Amino acid sequence: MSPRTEKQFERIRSEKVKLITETALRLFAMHGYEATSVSMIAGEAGISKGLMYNYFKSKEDLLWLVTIGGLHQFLDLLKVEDEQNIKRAEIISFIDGNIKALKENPEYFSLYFSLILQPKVMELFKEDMMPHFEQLFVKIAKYYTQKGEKNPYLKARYLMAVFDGIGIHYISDTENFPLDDIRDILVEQL
Amino acid sequence: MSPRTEKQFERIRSEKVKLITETALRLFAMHGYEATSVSMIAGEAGISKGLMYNYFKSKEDLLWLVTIGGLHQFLDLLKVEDEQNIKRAEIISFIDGNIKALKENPEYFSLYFSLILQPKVMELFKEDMMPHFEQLFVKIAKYYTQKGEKNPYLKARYLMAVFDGIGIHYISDTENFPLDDIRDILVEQL
Amino acid sequence: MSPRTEKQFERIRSEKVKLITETALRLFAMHGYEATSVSMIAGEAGISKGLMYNYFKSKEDLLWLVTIGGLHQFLDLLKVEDEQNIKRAEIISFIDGNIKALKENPEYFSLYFSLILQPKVMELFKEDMMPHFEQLFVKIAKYYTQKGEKNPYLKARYLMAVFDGIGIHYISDTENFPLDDIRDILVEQL
Amino acid sequence: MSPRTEKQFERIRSEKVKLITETALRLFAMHGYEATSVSMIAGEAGISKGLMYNYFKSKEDLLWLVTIGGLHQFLDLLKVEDEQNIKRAEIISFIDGNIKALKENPEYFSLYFSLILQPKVMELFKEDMMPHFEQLFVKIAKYYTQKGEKNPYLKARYLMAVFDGIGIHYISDTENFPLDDIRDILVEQL
DNA sequence: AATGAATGAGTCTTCATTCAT
DNA sequence: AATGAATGAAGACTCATTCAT
Repeated sequence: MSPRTEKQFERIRSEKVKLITETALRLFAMHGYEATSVSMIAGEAGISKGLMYNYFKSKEDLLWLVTIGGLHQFLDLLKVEDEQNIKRAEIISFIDGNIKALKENPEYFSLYFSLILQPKVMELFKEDMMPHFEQLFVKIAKYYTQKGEKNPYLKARYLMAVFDGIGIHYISDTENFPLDDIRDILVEQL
Repeated sequence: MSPRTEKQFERIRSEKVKLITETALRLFAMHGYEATSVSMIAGEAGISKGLMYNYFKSKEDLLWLVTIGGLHQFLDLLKVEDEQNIKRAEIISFIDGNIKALKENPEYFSLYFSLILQPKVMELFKEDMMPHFEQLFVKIAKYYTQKGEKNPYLKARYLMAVFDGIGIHYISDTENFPLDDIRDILVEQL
Repeated sequence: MSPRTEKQFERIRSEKVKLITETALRLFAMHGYEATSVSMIAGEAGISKGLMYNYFKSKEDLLWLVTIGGLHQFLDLLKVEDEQNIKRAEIISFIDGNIKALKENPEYFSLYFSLILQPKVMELFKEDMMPHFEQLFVKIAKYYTQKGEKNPYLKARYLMAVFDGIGIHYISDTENFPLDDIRDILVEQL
Repeated sequence: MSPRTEKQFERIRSEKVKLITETALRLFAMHGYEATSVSMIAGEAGISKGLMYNYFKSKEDLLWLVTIGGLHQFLDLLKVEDEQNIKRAEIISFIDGNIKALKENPEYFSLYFSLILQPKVMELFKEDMMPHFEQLFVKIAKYYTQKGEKNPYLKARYLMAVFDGIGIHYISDTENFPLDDIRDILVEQL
């Protein structure tokens, strides 16, 4: 019998990685990183504990992949055509993109928020995340500047804080939170 | 040596409880609940591990006391004289009270936020906390109603979300966050 | 009831340390360091695995104590009164001291020899041990120099090698090895 | 492609076995038996983990082959023409043969010595090795007898112990150990 | 009220070995 | 002959909790 082909192995691997990261994300979000054991993830994913380490070199590595790996897809929703002339529509599109992401991946955001608040965990991630946030912040501030806002940096900070506040409340009470209406209030302020 | 009076015992107890809960809060906030061991708390508080269990029946019990116990002091900042006529100054005073609390106890809020975001933990605490939040929410909504706001409940939800957003950002970046200026933006919206 | 006194705790501790190190030495020597698990040591000593870590911060720490801790008592058997005039009797006394130690602690030497040959383990210890050996070597070389030996350093190296060879053979076949007679051959060469 | 002949298969097999045992020896000697994983050996040899088990039925089996298999080539260096008249040159040739082997295969000897010193391992190997050593010992004793030595068995034991001592010291400090000069001292004693 | 020795279940991780292909 | 995914047992270590004193 001939051995499995390269391609077969690759498919197995990518399917398993997906299975594991998705399971991990769900459990991390539900119980927190520390309270989620590797055994739990393995059990939930229906594989052996040992196999986990065929795909991730450590629990921390898995956390990194689940969080940072996932982060990038949300962070770059703010696309601007011309840095010198950031349009209102672009900011709105960024907001709506995020709201859509929030609706589609509440678990991810739940994890993200709970992690951001554990200082020791944050240490690990700060380095990776900060530049993205920085960039985002600068663009929004620039928008307010162009709009003639008196204190653009302050407004930008406020907007981002509000954003996270909304995220948290939506996550904490998904069924009742009037996300779309709140979104309108937010947009009015731009 | 005369035997200590009932009262002296009581004082020793309450002082120790205070010492322990304060130490625990600090460490929980710094390292997270799971990553903080009972030994660490005992060591930091300068007492023995065994003695801890004289005051708290379990680590979880301690967490409960630290969080819920602490919560009450912040939740009742919104004092209104006449429910039928809530004044703007009262809401502002509530906001300022919270901002003051945030500045004075960033650790507490850090712990509080990180807990509130873990669904499993939330389940445990929801029952206790919800009534307080409910009450708060109702009062603010009433204020907006009196003000003739078109959608008072929405505005109340928005305000509370913004509040938490600000809290999180302040905690995450205490040194740079312009808390007082942001407070002014918030007040303008009332 | 009053808590145990300082002294009582101290006695418990020192007895346990002795029990553990002696058990560990025996098992390390019998199976080698890597092949001896902490569970084995705990089981053999009749205590729980967890308790081991009350006394040693790691398995490696335990190894260190067992080996280096024990080493010092053997290394300093070569006492010389006057460095400028090392007497034959002093060297003989050193040899006899070592032979006595070998007879009384075959396990220790067994461990010592098996460790010295595991490069990765050795790395850990080289630093600590080398100075002692160096010192020993220098004294013996000096003795040969004073005796007018043509090549004192070579003779010193030879003597030390022979010494270890004898040690190994004695350990490997304790019952049959004619240690005392071999000792005489050695002494003749001085 | 014509099917490979029986002979070609045979050659592939024996080449692979050689590759694996040599790699294993190197790694066992470098890190110790326990600390060397089958994966490491496979990786270093450039073959898959699974294939290893095509050639060796277990890791222990591999160790056996590496040590005992390798031992035989060194043990029979003492060739004598006439048992009744063992010549000094023959003993010297044996010594030189061993010294040459030591220089060429320090790794092998390192592994060998570290194993021989673990009683549990020794038990396993004793049976196989003892006859060879016995034989060696008898010949050397006979030589000393013919030389008129008073205590030939003692001298033989001494010689063999010295031999191993030199081996160990050479292995432990290959760069600095004056092997050739020491060899001369040894020969003088014959 | 107070101590810290002691336990045992649980944590992350490694690894020899097996198996489907 | 060859691959590497998969397993399960074991390893070192941690920690909430109990207990004798």
